[in-house]
Amino acid sequence: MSEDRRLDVLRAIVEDYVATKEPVGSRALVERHSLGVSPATIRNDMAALEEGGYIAQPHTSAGRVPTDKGYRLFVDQLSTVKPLSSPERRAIGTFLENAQDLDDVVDRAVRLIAQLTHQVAVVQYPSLRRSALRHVELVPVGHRHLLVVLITDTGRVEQRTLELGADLDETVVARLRSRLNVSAAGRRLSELPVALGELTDAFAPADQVLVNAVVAVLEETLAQESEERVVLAGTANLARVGSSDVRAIGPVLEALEEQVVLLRLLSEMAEDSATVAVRIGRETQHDGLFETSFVTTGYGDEGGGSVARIGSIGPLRMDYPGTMSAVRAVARYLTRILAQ
Amino acid sequence: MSEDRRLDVLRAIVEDYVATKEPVGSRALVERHSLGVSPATIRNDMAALEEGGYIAQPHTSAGRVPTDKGYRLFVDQLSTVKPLSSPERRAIGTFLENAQDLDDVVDRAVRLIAQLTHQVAVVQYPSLRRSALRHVELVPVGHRHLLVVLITDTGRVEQRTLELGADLDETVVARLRSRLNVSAAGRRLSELPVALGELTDAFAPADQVLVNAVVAVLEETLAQESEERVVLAGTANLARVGSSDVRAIGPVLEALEEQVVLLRLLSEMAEDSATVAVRIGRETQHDGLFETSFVTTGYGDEGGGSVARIGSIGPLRMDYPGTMSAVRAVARYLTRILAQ
DNA sequence: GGTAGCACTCCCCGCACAGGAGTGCCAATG
DNA sequence: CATTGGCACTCCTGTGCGGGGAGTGCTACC
Repeated sequence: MSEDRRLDVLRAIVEDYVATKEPVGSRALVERHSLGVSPATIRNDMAALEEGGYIAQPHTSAGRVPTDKGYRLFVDQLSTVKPLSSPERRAIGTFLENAQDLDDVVDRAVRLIAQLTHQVAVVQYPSLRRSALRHVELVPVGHRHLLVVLITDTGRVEQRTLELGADLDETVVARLRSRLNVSAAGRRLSELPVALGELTDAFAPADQVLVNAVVAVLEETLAQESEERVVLAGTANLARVGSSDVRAIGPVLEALEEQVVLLRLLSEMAEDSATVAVRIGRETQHDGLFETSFVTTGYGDEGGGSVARIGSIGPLRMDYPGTMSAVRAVARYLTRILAQ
Repeated sequence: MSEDRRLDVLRAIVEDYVATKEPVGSRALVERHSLGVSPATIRNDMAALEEGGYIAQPHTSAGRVPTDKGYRLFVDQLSTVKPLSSPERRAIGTFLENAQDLDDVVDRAVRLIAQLTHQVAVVQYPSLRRSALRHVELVPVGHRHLLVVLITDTGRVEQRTLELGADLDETVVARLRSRLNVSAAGRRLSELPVALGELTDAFAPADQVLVNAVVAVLEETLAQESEERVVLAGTANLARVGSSDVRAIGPVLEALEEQVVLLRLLSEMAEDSATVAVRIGRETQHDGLFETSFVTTGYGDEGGGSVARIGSIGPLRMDYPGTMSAVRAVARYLTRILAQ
């Protein structure tokens, strides 16, 4: 019993099952693939694969279906890259290039992935901590409130309102603003704390309350990993005809609305060594997503780690090669666009 | 045959159907409501109501179900306001008051509505055109790009990148910034064009290109009705067990992702005279939403029209009184919060 | 106008049954 | 020893049938 053929059989099962959405039997397999052996032989291989936990049967007299473990093996070793068609590549390029600002880029990217993969798309906004600061603006609001606006080199704009114990002094605010911009502009947000620490001394003791408050808000904003934002599109694809269990989409929608869940997954997947990371079924470690796979990759790498991630979420029974190459392609264009 | 009782019967049918999700028959009706007459009498009334198009039977020997027209009559004349429980009121207040900035307020509001109504919630960001300008900021980006940031009194921050034909002159930018803020601050965005028109003359002809470009961007941003943003929450509620047709949620999700559809509906409903506007089934004029009703109301009225709208989308067979009062309650708190 | 009675319609549910797909096992084969 | 054909077996799926029940419309009556 050749080991190679067994893997061929697994690959064939995954491909057929993804294509037909039906458990695949030994006869159908030899008909659709030129394996050069008889159904009986395939059955022996299947028994071995089932023994190994790579496939399973929904019920006794049914065909086989890949398990999480089977998909995992397929993704890691058996799938071949599926390049996008050249019209697709062109579409990605032109669609993204016409974007106006960061919001627009993100919006277009997420729609693009949803359309390419026919699944739910996720795009994470560029991380604050890994961006460089371009400008800080302080806007007085009434007498005792200050609006702090920060703008990053990825074009992200973040705002916070600050409530003060005392009335605002316009000239102090102006001085603080200019000093902030001198010492902060161009720095990575992670390096900021050092630069800001020295700032306080330059002000009169009476004004240090204000300065410290502003600095605190800045640092707090940048530290907040939870402040990461994700955008979704294509949730309607969950309800497409042919989805395994239409009833099962409720928990999935719930999980997707819980941004916490997505952010955890995204950050976990950032640790993966592979450029395109995949979480299959229960690997997501979330009850609502146990029949779901998640394909993500980073974008915006400027010689080092990436700035954030994009991805696509679909049924266990998804077109992994296609999804992976679509996600990777969009990430590449995105990286290029953000570098301007 | 009393006309009054016929309306009582319709009300009873709507209430029972909403509660049980099953077609309601004449016997069940007299048992659950003290109508003081026999089932046979009710049957006559039902025949009349069916004749009038207010109710229908799914099939010959089934109970009756309200039609769009029936729900409409119920909403307009038969429903009685259902006040929220006082714990609910308190929850709304405390939940909204703890919000940080505008994004946070909107996010909390939309989650709140989703939770109160167990349906899909929609919150529209404060309209740019109906807000007042608080501050304009110009941030040079590289040599030939200018980032224009505007901040409204509702706390909304909007940004645009401007590409210039010539290199930037810092001093001109600074002058333009201060003049813009002098002439623009505190004005309604709709009044701006006048104020901005005079601005150009104050600059040297060589600089007017820049000035005009910035003014153009501002006006364009404010004019763009399409720039309205809406936020959703609770889409998972669409898939709750008990939804009439789980298959029908696909089209609904599609419609919700098409922000255009939502924005059209919201702006149409802003014309309604009633404080809480309702669109029932086909009244939405959208194929995906024909089994869906939409309840909205404005918020942020500062002596005049409202700044934007919030609402809840659910099945035809929804608890209209409950939804209407929940939406209205959140709108009131929202208005109060925004007024700070 | 309201009511009781009654025949009628049609859905829904459980059940049995046939058809079919797929398997596992075994004995035979190169 | 891997491979193969044959065969009995399992179990899902679709279908037809019949009974029970809910609800209606109609008619005669108060």
